[in-house]
Order: sequence, then structure tokens, then C-alpha cells
Amino acid sequence: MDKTGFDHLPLEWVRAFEAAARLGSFTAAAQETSLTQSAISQRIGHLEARLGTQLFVRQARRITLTADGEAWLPHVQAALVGLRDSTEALFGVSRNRLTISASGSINELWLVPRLEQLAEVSGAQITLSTMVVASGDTKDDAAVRIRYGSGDWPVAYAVPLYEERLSPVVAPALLGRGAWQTLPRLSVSGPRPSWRRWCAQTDTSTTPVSHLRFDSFCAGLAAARAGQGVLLASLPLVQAELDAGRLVRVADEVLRHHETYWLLGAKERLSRRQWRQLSGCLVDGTA
Amino acid sequence: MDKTGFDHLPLEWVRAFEAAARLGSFTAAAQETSLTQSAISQRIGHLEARLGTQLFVRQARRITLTADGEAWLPHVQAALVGLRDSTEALFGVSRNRLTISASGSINELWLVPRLEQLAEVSGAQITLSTMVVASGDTKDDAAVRIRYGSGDWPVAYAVPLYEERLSPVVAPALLGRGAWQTLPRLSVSGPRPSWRRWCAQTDTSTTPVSHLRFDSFCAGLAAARAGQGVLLASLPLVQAELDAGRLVRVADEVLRHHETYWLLGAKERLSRRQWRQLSGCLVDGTA
DNA sequence: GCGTAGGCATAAATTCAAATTATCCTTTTT
DNA sequence: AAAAAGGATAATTTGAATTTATGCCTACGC
Repeated sequence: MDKTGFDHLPLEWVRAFEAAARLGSFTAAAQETSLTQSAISQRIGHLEARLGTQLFVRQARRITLTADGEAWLPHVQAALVGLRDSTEALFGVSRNRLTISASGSINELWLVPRLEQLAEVSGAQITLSTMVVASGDTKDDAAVRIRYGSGDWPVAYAVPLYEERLSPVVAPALLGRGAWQTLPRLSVSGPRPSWRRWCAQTDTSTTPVSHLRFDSFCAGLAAARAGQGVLLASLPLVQAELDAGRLVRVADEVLRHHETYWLLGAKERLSRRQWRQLSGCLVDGTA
Repeated sequence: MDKTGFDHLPLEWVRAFEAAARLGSFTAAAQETSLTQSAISQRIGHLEARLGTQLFVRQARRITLTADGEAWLPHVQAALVGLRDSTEALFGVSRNRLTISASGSINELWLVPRLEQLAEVSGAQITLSTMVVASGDTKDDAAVRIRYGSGDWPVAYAVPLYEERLSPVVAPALLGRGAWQTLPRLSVSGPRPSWRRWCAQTDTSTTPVSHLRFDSFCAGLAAARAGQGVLLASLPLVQAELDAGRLVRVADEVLRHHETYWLLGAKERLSRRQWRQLSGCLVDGTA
């Protein structure tokens, strides 16, 4: 037998076998792999056909390894572990540092609350990198970025984080102080629609009221929390504040906006699976 | 770090790396893998992007492993070897027995002459299984079969072996014995066009001449070789005889036929790569 | 005993990653 | 110089693998 070449047994099938064997369930293996139960079932079906043996006994509501499967598993695991460990050691890739670059507000209001779940799901060590607003799009080394825009991103992986919906909110303490329209208006510089748009769309009287301007959503939010006025807030971002009762909405109307934050992934640095895990965890309505 | 899961580094890329590293050339790796140079180049490009390092130094007309590549290679090989060996030991799959089922004539006239190359290319231990004509299509365990027909096969892998072209041939010794049309006609029972068709198509006089009938092409061929008459032979099958001068053609006309032998592969038992190697070796005009 | 839920298999349809094709570029050889 | 060898790259095509949508079976609850 010549020593050249390793025969072509699709290794993704082997991976599916390992996961199913270890977890004792196709469904569980599917979850771990970010695939569907159907995919696992088929992979293993193919594997068995190619190998010419049953690897699993399909019992009701559970599967068991056959003798063949039992015999094969340790070797498969050894190979997979060896590969994973050496790769990790040399390149620090496998389940290692994942840097997410985003604005301070997104970091604080969107990522931090989801950090725990994210770390758990991805198994990675997460680093949040605050984007420097002034520096534009300096090439950072983050594999994942969050940017505001309308979606024409030149990257392969891109998904809107949430649907931008704006509505006025105030600290509960201010509720008794007469009509909210008369309160000082807090606004945040940036790309989001302004009070001007709000008034135009909802026929709110444009009575001149005092304004306070902030350069970050977080700052404006802090002011609102402190009872300094009414903030035209991004509802998804302040959901936690609303839930906690630190802020309350004062109008039913909602101002929508076509621009929003996008989750952007560097395709060459992320596997399909990693991307799915990330977006599943971070995108509104997916998790 | 949880012990669950092996991160998703596409293992086919790793295989490409191993082959290229071992062979010292992308082109050579492509050949071994039955892929194109382009495919190998891309796989390794992706791998490097994902890993975040160069694995090879691209020099003119050759490649060299970088330090990273050098360090990684042994681990990769260990994993791949472990997997291959255990799989082979348990299931005897990898580069093992390959049974080809065909008629006696095809075995003798088509497969045997190509056996050596086939064994070398596929790295498999080949078994030729003579199909029993009488038994119809009994399910044999051969992963590869050769059958006569017009191509409507219910298998995924199917390719015509050659284009059927018939023409009269005789042993050289008979050439002096007057017009070949007056020689006894040898014919083979079976699906191929008969002398009748030949005469109709070429306006050969249908002068009644003596006939000898055989139940296999091989038998008829032997008779022709022995100078017992003129055989309406399948040219691709007797090419070797013609080349060796044991038979000669007596007419320029060629009778074509839409039916021919097909190479059929059981998709679930053959990898794409194996199939390509086989068909590349066995199909006329490919090798 | 039935009904329901959990888990795998299967068919059909879709998706998208990966392969091929076709050039281009660079370097070595004659 | 011209040709050959080997690799990179862009564009296109292909087809394998995934998903979606069911179906089926069995254990378990009531």
C-alpha cells in the first residue's frame, strides 16, 4: 500500500458522528453544530452507507452506539482532539478570542446585557472594543463589527441588529409635572431622526422648548434617567430601562427609521457556524 | 473551556494542506486529490485566512512550508493517519477492495488490459466479478458494474465506456483467400447490430454465406483469430488485436450503435473522487 | 386506552459553498 | 526571446448539503 493520500471520507460526516455519539442524540448534535436534526440524520446515514455498517441503533426516543460505533468513536475523538488542540495551540483560533467592535452606546446597551449568553453559546473569550467615532472606519482587527447604516455593506456576513423605533421616554419622576411636551427635550447628535422629524410626523406642537444636546446616546440616556427631560429614545436600546421602570414611554406613536445598526462579520475569519451563533445571540428576535 | 464540540475548521481544507505540504506542490496535491490546481490554491488560501497565518511561502515554481506550517504538519498528519488507519481497520473501507462486475468479454477485453493502471491510480485491491448472463440483474455487492444499454440507468454515477463502432475484421491469414464478403460470417448473439444491419447499411451483397454463431463476443473473437471467418467486431474492444496485427479490418465503413457499455457506480458507496479516478481510467478518451 | 410529545427518517426544494474554466503573472529553462 | 512550469485570481457553474415540511413510531401521561 502506498503511503500517499488519505482516502476521501467526508470529514464533516465524521464530525457529525462524533457529536451524536458523545451527546447521545441527533437532535442535540444538531444544536451543538448549529444545524438541523435532519442534517445530522443524513450525514450519519451517508456515513453508514459508505462504511457499510450501522453506527447507531435507533431505538425509540434515543440512539445507542453499535459495537462498530463504539469501537470507532475513541479513534475519531483522538483524531479530532489532536487536530483541535494543535490548531489551538499554534494559531489560537479554535474557540478563542473574539473581538467585537462597536460604539460605546451599543457596547453598553446591547452587547453587555447579552455578553453572558454570548460567551456561553460561542465558547469564545469575548473582547468588546469601543469604536472611536472620530477615526472613521480605521481597519480594526475585530472579526465582528457593529455599525450604523442602511445596509449596503461590502461584507459577506451582514444582518440588521434590530428595527429602529424611536419614541419619547422620561423618568417616572417627571410624569406628574404636566404635559411631557413642555419638558426640556434631550437629543443626541448623530444619524438618528431628530425631534424635528418627530414633531413633523406626529403633529406634536413645535412649541419652542429648551433643548439639551448630547454626543452619545448613553449620555442622553443618563440625562433622561436623571429626570432632566424627555428623550427621543431608540426603543430596542432602552427596553431594559423601560422594563426596570427607570424610564417610561409618554406616547404611543413610534417613529421608524430605515437605518439601524448592522452586525457585520468578516467572512474569511468566521465560519458559517460561528456567524450563526453570533447572530442568533445578538440579533433581535432570533435568540 | 468546555469539552464539548470541536470547532469548525473545514477539514477538507486541512486535507489539502496536508497533501500540498507532503508533495511540495499545489499541482501535485491537486492530482492526488483529483481536483484542479485552482481548487487547492483556494482551499489553502481560505485556510490561511482563517488561521491568520501564512502556511506556505510561495516561491517561484515551488512552495515551502513556513515555520507555522512546519509546526502544524505533523499534528495534522497524525490526526489524518489515525483516522484513516482506524477506519480501515474497522471497516476495511479506505483504499480497499473494489469489486467490478462485468460480462466475461468486457472483463477480458476491456478491464484486464487496464487493470494495472487502475490498481495504481485507485490504490485499491481490485476484484473482477464475472456477471452471470442468465441471472439478469441479481443484486451483486459490487460498487461498480458495467452493463450494456442505452443509458437510462437508475444510478447516480453512470458514464458510457466507449462509443460502439462495429466493422468486419478477419485474421490476416485469410486476406489472400478472395473477397472477404465470401468468407464465413461469424456473429455473436446479443444486443449488438447483426450482419443483417451491416448489409443493409453498406449495401454489401447479402449473398448467402455460411454463418457461425457464438454466445459471447470472446468466443467469436477467438474464432476470428483462428481464421474461421469474418467477424463483425466492436472496434474499441478489438483495438488491441488490431494493434497487434492478429486481426485486420477489411472495410472502411463503420456501423455505429446508440447502445453501448456503461460504467455504473453505486453512489452511496463511492466518493466523488473515487468515481473520477475510476472513470478517468476506464472510459475511452478520458485517460 | 388513548392522546400527546419527543425523536428520527425521508422527500422535495433551496441554498450557497466549492469546483471548474479561463486568464494572468512570475520565474526558470533552452 | 520564447516557452514551460507553477501559482493566483475572477467569473461562472455545479451539485452537494441544508432546510423545510412531513411522516412514523414509541414511550409516557392521564
